[in-house]
Amino acid sequence: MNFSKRQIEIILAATHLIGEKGVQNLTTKNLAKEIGFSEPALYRHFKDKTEIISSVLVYYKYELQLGLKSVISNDLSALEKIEALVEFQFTHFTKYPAIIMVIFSETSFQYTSVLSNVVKSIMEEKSQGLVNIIESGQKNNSIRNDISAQQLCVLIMGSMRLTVLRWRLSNFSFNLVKEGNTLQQTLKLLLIKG
Amino acid sequence: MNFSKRQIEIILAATHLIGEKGVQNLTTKNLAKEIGFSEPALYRHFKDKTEIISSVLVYYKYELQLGLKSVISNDLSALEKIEALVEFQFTHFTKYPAIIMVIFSETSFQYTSVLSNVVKSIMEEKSQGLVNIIESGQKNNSIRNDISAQQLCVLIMGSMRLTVLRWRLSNFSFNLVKEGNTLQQTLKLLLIKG
DNA sequence: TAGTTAAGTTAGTATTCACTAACTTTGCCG
DNA sequence: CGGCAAAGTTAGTGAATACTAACTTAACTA
Repeated sequence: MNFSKRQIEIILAATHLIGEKGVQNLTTKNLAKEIGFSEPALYRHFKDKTEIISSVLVYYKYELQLGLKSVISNDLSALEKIEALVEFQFTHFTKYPAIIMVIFSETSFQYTSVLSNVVKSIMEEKSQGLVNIIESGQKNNSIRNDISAQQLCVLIMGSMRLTVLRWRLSNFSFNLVKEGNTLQQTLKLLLIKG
Repeated sequence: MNFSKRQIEIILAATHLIGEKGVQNLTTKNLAKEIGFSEPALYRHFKDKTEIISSVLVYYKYELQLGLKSVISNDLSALEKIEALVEFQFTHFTKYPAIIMVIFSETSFQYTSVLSNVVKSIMEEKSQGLVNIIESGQKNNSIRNDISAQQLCVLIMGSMRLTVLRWRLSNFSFNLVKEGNTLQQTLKLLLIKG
């Protein structure tokens, strides 16, 4: 939550390493080299490696929260909010591709409970926010009512995630923002009341 | 492709280990213990660990291919095929939950190119098959034409993946097949020509 | 100025990892 | 029966990993 300057430096370096070659690239040795000081110095700022990884997750949880809050202003309609949300995420990932590996590492943390709980809470918070937006759109009849907000949320988040994953696996070979715009058009057609 | 009896034993044991605690749980030590013989014996059947993992991937690639082929018979309509596909996947995962971690480990293999290529080809083949089904449905006007087959494919696969992931992260706490049926209803509503 | 503390250093440790060398057992085939 | 190859064993290796002990340095404060 309240990270020191040095802690944030370490978090950013860790993100960079994970983004480069996945979680298994985040070793204390690599991390120390990346920052430019010795391994033991890391332990002056974090208890252990698990605390480092969970800090990375928490850091981006708040980053994304802040970003989304500022993008989704209250004078927007539900559909516009969803549009803004998709747009923000995709430009954000394009700007900081290293974050993607952090976001997609949930399965890697499956059984170190401290970390998997952080991951779970990130996903839950995000989808709850989206569900709220959808529901408000359904109430004022701008979004279709024949499908539950929960299910529409699965469609939106699922297609976003898959698009980002494909971008990753293709080695960033296509324009994510452009692909995001196409997805936005698709989602709009799906969501509007026929 | 053509695995010996022992190789398949090893593949199944590896799957179990990955399913239990993720890819990082697949160590030669654990694998040997799981099968019941010594570590060096593994190397009588596989060149190295990478070959073991890639064999696991290839094995399930063909398993899924066979399963899907038998499920999607040719006298079905496009919508029925998609229905059968969703149904098959979700019951299959419920029966063999260990496979999920294998399927979701794509980011872990990102930078060991041999493995990431296998993963990529699995994803590509799958989505190409789905796109073909959708396109045939669009041709005979049973599936909406205002959204491209590619995009519809992203929606279907994305929402399926996300549903499975949530099931995983929730520690299998809900009924995946039931959730799959709900998703099927949703997809049907989305796909049919309004 | 003396004392304290935060933040860095070097050197090293125990553990785990994938993998190998060298030997033994087992089953088949002429 | 003899030979041989496939498939197992024990024992061990070097490399990497997360982390620690013990010491130094720099900055702040009483």
